[in-house]
Amino acid sequence: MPRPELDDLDHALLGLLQRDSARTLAALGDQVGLSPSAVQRRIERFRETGLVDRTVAVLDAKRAGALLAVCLATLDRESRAEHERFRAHVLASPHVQQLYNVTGDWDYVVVLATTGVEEHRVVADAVLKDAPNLRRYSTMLVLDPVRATLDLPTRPAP
Amino acid sequence: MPRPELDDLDHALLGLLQRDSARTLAALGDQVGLSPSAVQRRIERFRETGLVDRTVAVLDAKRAGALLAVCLATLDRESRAEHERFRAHVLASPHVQQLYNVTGDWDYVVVLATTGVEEHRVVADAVLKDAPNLRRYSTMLVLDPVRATLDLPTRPAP
DNA sequence: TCTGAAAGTTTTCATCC
DNA sequence: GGATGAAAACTTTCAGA
Repeated sequence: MPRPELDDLDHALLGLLQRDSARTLAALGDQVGLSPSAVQRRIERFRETGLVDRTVAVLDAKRAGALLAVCLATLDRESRAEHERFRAHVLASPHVQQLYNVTGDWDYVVVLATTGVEEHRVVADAVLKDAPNLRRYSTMLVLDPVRATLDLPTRPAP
Repeated sequence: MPRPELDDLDHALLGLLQRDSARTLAALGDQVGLSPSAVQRRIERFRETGLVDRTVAVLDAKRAGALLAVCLATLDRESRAEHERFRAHVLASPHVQQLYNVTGDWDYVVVLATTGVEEHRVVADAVLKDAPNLRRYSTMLVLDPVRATLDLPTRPAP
């Protein structure tokens, strides 16, 4: 899949879509100065190339009564196969909201989403304590999810 | 805003909407066993109560060429006002994708999204190095965003 | 009060310019 | 990139449980 060339209008549209994708093609067109059909064609290209992966509803964590936890984990052996084994184990849980392989003292950042402390215990034990090839891990409970988005910049800020 | 009572169908709908909100009301209705209008009314209630905060397009971080970084930060003074000052400073940057106040040795987890290492340097300096009342911070660059969602459970897993 | 069905309106999609 | 007609979806209204 070739990397699509993005112009100013594409960047503007991607910014709008990341903040609110429920707008109509006409409304988006008004914002960036394009006809609805032109907007539609660009969005379709975003999806075809995989740049836009999906469209989702974002719940309010507080109203949903959810408990988030940011966990840090380091593996014992560092081989490719061991990493794969660890990832497969962690990804098997639907409570794993985010999983990042990172640089530094820790190998992975794992964000867990549960319905409360009781469930967190059970899930954290299953996902991390029982994980294969784990050397050590640490858990930080989220007291306040001040901001939670998946927004990405598509070009350097001016 | 009173907490809405959610039944099994609501939980099912919320799960579907968090994974893919681009489906039609008819398709959603087929999945859970409701008419399109009934589905619509429930979704409208989700929005009115604020349980569903917004609908967004999720970009593929690799294809977007984005660089993520997970930073940990600890404040110097722990007063409410100092927390507010720190948060306001951090939230002012659009590159702050996520910000969590957490328990443990660190006060905050900050996820930064930039277009590459050059921009990351600039942004990390502006957001964290120059942050008011910061005692210390640490940065982990994301080598691989294995999973990135905002999915939340709405009820305990069986 | 909530659900389901039907009519009216808007949006989206495909084709052509 | 824009414009048009056709198809689909959404919104509103109303009747029934």
